Amino acid sequence: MKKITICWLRRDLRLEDNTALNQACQNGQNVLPIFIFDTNILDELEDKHDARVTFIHKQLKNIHQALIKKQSTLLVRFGKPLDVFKMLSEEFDIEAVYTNRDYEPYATKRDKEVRVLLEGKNISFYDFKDQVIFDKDEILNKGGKHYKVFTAYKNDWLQKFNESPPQIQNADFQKLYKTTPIDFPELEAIGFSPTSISLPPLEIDKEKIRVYDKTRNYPALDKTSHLGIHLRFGTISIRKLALEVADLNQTFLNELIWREFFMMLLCHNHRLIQRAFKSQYDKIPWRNNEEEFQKWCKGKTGYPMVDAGMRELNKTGYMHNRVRMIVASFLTKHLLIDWRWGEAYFAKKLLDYELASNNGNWQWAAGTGTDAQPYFRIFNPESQIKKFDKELEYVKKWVPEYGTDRYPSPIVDHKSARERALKTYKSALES
DNA sequence: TGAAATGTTGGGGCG
DNA sequence: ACGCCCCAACATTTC
Repeated sequence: MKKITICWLRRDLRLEDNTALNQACQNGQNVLPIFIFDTNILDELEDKHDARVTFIHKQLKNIHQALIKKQSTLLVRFGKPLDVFKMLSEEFDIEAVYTNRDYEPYATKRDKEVRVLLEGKNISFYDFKDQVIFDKDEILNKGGKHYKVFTAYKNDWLQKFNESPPQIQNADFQKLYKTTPIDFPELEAIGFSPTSISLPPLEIDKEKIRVYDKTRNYPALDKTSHLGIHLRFGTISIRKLALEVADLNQTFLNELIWREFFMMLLCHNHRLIQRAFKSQYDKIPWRNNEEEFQKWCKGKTGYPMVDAGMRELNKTGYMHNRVRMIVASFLTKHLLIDWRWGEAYFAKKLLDYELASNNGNWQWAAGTGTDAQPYFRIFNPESQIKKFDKELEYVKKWVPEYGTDRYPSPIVDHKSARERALKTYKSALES
């Protein structure tokens, strides 16, 4: 039996500039890329048409075909990773497993178990930084602690980025395991069906990024990058993206830094998934009215900007960033519903769902996060229209019945809801 | 990357 | 010419 080196793909679904693959090809022989449809994750998905699964499947197919052209293959398995690796270790003579680090709590635990299993069988397990430019301990303040304020973190990040820009590198594909193609499973074989939702193409539109700071706040223009899902599943290299945009638009680069800031915070403190960054905010007595929550989910609050956003999300798996802030402010402040409810709904619906960013941004909206700005930040859904959708273009696109008698009246009055939120936060924080 | 309330200033209309 | 009021525009404070 030939000795092989496995490169385990997870959230790095590309062959270009992939650190684990580069390392595997550099240090190993007969490199076989594999992907495991992890039933621990898939079983949690309610929707068997989940677009994210289609996205992954589609990308894997591309990778498989590219590998076939190199006389190799992608090996796709289905099951619990531990079981899969047990089986693989019997099927193959495995020298080592290379993979890129995934920082989420489930992934960390899974990888630890896989490592123990493999090392027990004398198989080395190597993991690499790939998903971020800087790992959690690479950007630290003068006291050697991790930053808790974005601006300070960003300045440090930028300085280090400019001092030693990341390198783009491709693997030596000659080292791939040469084989006839191994059958590639269809979506149905893993219990899913293709989505009808359209998936954003992978392209870096330089002109769009160059004017990002001027256009990004107008949802009708739809001038955000839609690259979130590609970052989520690693179909784009963060190094390549950051290098390309660095000179084009600082505001856009900042968004990438926010991503790493939230990942870094969560890495240092897994508690943030369930708890407010500022613990006194866990005292807020959320109203958590189930009926109002349902109206928010469905886009039937009677506030056109909120409803437009939620309907866009429900229909497309995407919501414009400006509108995400508005609906989040509305849920937490106007309705006084726990930010974790909103976070969970976004997690279910967003194609570009990313635990750290979702959590960080929801905490930002709820006022419980790292941001110094306190809870007073309450968006006025009406004036947000005046500022960012004056012609009602975005609103009308998603809420065509707006202005007719079929459109519901507001479920809460803005002025009194605002005052209620202020009062509730104030007394919770004083207690 | 908030909005409302309150304060300040200055120009114009008008007696 | 002057004081007064009104109000818009802007600045600051407060929630």
